[in-house]
Amino acid sequence: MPKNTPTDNADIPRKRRKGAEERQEEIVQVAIELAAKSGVDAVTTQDMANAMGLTQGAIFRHFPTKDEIWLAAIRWIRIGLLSVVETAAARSENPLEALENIFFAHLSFISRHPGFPRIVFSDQLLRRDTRLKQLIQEVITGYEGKIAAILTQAKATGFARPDLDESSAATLFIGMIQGLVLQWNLFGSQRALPEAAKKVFPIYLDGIRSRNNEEQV
Amino acid sequence: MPKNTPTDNADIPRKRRKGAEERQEEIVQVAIELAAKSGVDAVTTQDMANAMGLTQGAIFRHFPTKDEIWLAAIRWIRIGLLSVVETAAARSENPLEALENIFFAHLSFISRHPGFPRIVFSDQLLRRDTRLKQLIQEVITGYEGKIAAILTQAKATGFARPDLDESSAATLFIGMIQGLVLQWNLFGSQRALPEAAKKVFPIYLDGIRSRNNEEQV
DNA sequence: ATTAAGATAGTAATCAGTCACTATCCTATC
DNA sequence: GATAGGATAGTGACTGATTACTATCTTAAT
Repeated sequence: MPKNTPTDNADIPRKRRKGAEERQEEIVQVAIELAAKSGVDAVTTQDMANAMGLTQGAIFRHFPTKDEIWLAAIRWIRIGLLSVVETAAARSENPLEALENIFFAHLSFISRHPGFPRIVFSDQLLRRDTRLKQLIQEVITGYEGKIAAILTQAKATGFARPDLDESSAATLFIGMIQGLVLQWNLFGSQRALPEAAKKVFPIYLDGIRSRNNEEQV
Repeated sequence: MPKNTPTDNADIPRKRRKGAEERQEEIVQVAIELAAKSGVDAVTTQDMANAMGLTQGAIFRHFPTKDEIWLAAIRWIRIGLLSVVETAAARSENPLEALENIFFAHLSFISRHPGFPRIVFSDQLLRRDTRLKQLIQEVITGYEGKIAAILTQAKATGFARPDLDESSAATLFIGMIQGLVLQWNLFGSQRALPEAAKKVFPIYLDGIRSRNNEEQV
């Protein structure tokens, strides 16, 4: 591999200086992108610098620590995920439709940002900094709580089985996403994520749906 | 931290030498144990040596490469997993009961060897050596195939819905396990793995079960 | 006495983080 | 409007720690 100079990446303007805020945002984006390829721990600050035509030392003008970059990345992901979930829930007419919309919106978000599951579901970050672990816990429990709340609503309106354990059903919901992402990682992009998702979701739906009103979507 | 000498671990006999085969087995076991704590990449050969009262260099008398240790670990896990699945399937009277027995046997296997999901579901190993990726693919596709086969059987005998997509249902089955393991990792051991599993499985079961014979277990 | 397991002491590579300095941008002053 | 000068993004060379892996010597076990 040739030595990486700032001019290697033609798409990056030759020597444009950027404001601190803009650069921080850019570093976080690049970190998430790179994490998609080979996992969190494989991304070095040198990799990030190369990807944006900077020297490695410059990274540390914007972040005191590499872990701080991951913290910012998770915060960025959380905001994006929350917004995706909210808009998907908003355009739904009943709780089950909300679940379905959230599910596919979430997977679409993942396929646009493949680094997301690598970072949030990463074992590595969970064991490192306490703040990292705490933030990841927050993101997942928040998401799970949202799903569980919708399930409670579904129970109350008779769409879901009355004896359903919402928390367990939310765990299965997240597991369904993890399972699909695993398949996706294993077999490359040959199996499209949304295609596989379309066939898995009905099974989940039959697991939580009430048996009285089958004719409902 | 004091310098680690072979005599640090009191439970290890002071200077007993072991045969090569016995040591290889021990290294693999120690590697799996350590991977449970902090993920695959966090385990160094020095860690392994410390855990068994050896010097780091001694590891490389038994394995030419660290990746070779992970290969051996995955092979060991595969054998254990296959045996667990086989015996669980054997003592079952119908396909759905087989799925249930496999599910709980698998989770019990995981709680006995917490390193298993960390290694097999690890993103990191998937991107490293081609042989590692290939072996992991083999393990997962083999497992998924086994589940799918049982589901086909369940369809044929009328236990499962006739329109069920076995491959997708198998993906959801694996996802269910991943979801439970994630919860387990997030909240430590406060949430017992089997307890949570008992509440999630019925939901999955209702997703695949045929609606005609509800009275069947 | 032979042999193989282990000890000791390395090597080269890689990593996050530091630091003195430079290039570029912004703006107050003329 | 031109420009001097302060502020700061970025450079390049560095450090110390850690890593997988190796060469050579020691010693336990048969």
